Amino acid sequence: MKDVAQIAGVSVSTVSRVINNNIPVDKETRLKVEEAIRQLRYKPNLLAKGLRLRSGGIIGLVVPEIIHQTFVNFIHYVEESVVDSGFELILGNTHGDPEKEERFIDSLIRRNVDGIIFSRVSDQSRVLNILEKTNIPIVIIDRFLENENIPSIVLDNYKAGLLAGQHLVQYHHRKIACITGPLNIALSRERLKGFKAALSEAGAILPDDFIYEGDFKFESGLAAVEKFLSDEIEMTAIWAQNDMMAIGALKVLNQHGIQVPEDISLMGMDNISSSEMITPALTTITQPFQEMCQKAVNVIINRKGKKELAPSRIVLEPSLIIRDSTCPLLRESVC
Amino acid sequence: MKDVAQIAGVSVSTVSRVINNNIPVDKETRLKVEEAIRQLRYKPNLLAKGLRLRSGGIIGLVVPEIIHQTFVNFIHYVEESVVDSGFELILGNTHGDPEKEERFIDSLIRRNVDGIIFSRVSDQSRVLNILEKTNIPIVIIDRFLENENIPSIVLDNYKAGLLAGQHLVQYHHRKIACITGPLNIALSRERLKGFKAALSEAGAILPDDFIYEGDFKFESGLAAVEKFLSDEIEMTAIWAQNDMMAIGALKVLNQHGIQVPEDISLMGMDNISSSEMITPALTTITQPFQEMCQKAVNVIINRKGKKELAPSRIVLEPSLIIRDSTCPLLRESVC
DNA sequence: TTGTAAGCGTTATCAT
DNA sequence: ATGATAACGCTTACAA
Repeated sequence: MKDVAQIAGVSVSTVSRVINNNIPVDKETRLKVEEAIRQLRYKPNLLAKGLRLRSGGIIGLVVPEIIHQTFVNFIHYVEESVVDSGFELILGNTHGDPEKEERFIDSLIRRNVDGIIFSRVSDQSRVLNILEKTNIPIVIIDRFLENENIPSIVLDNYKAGLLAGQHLVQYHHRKIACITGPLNIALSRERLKGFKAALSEAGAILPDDFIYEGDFKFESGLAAVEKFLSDEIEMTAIWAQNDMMAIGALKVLNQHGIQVPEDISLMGMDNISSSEMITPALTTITQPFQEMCQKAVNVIINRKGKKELAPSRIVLEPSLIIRDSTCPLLRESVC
Repeated sequence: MKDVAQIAGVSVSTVSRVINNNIPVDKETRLKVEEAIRQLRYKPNLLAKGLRLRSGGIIGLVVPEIIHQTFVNFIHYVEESVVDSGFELILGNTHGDPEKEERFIDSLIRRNVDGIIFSRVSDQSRVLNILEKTNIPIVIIDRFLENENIPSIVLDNYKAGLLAGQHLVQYHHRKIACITGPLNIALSRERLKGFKAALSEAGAILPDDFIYEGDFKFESGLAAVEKFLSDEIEMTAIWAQNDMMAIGALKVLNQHGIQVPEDISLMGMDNISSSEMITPALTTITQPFQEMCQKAVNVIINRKGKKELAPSRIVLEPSLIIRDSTCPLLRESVC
């Protein structure tokens, strides 16, 4: 920068003004400076700028896992929004470990990040307390926090369950099994609640042995159906609370020669890419990932500078995608 | 830092020495300083450090795409290695656009990054030239560059083709179709070359109409089989150069009532997670992603500081995973 | 409109 | 072993 100033025959402050062009600079001097910049291939250093401005030009994204479609979606769309807003993205994988969470957050703070987006903070983590002391904008995505006054972006999971239930009920199913996520996670409970509501609205009930508590992984989809079958549960449809488990369920149904959707209708949730690639393509519930991520970044950018955080909870809507894995239940059981 | 020094009754330089503990400090002073640090909850600022040291503590990862299993693997394992080595990861998605590549690289440079890992630079990009002028360690992953003396980590794609071919040949297949990636990409050509070599070793040939040039996407798997079938190609096996296309192929085969593997054996490559979830589980070729990423980070760390880059090409080996989608071809055509 | 100079928070050199 | 100080490269009062 000094060199640029020298060559252009001006002072460094003028160079700075040209670069940031927030303060009026004479046209001619500007041209001289720009020429010098080109000539020297000068690139302003971002660390120096960040140090001075107390703003690193960086947004941190914290995920508990990377190889998992949901988080891949977050990474993808958050990166997009972050870059669109002129920042860069630092990515950290915590493996759900509070200690790693803390270490990562710590270094983000020390980098003067402009904001932090968390997806699924672990409950035991102290990071939120740590962060409340700083005034770094922060937003939680995809995770409902009871008592925190921290902005968050969540899906209406009750609605998701409702949509799933309504779809199956509308197809005349009454004996429906459900494979849930871990029930100590609020989102699984919400989905289940909505699902039950849809059934009971149609006069159907969901007995306990029609519910299998999975963990959102493929294997628990397998296990769920094994269990249903060995218990001789008579069901005409299954809803798995995510596609991964639905795909597991499908695998076991196939193995037992049970046709989907002819014998049993099956639906999932998330609309992961495999869900439309498998046969039959999966009926599913989709989440507005892109919108969630954009809002998350916006919350951060809007809150920048403002001392007081206006804690907000933005709730977004899921929607139904009907494909080939569900079909109306007929007397003749023909699709 | 000044505050810490004040409270501990020492100078800032001493505080610095305590923190970095590279230079001997009296035990007692050290304790005093550490106490002061705790008391003030002092966290050294990484931007200032990076500015001073010309080393941002950051490694950049450049990918052309995020929602794609291969790059998800890279992101996952690179993040892991980067963090293990005490750095942080900045992630940039270029969408294969040379201009975005350039912008991203530019800001990495301006952040004094300690290294850059590229997966699949676009050929037209000028970034490599730009980077050659700096002495930022850089390594290319998963992409063979002809004339560059830049370190790279690649898979032995010829070997991958060979393995695929040998497996099918060993199962007595002779009429085998192949769905390739874009043939303007070296890696697709290498795979094809290896594949052909395996076939011809067994006295089989691969006629041109048994080859379909895809683009590694699901849809091109669909299109390929449609083409084969409408051309009435008589094949007993298909190799798709990645799992995505194999899954597409499977879908169309299913739609036409063709059983895999009873009627046609099918194999893919990459070992993406869906490949073992679908029915039948896909026989595939797997890449040592974790090792590739670790090596990439190591190359960067080893090269740091050294002026002269020792251009290296590290070649890693693929391996075969036999699952349910391929079976030996028998006279009776029973599996 | 432009220049001067202080300061952002470190580390490294040089004395002591 | 420790302290004073310059420097890293930028922005921004303040002065001119």
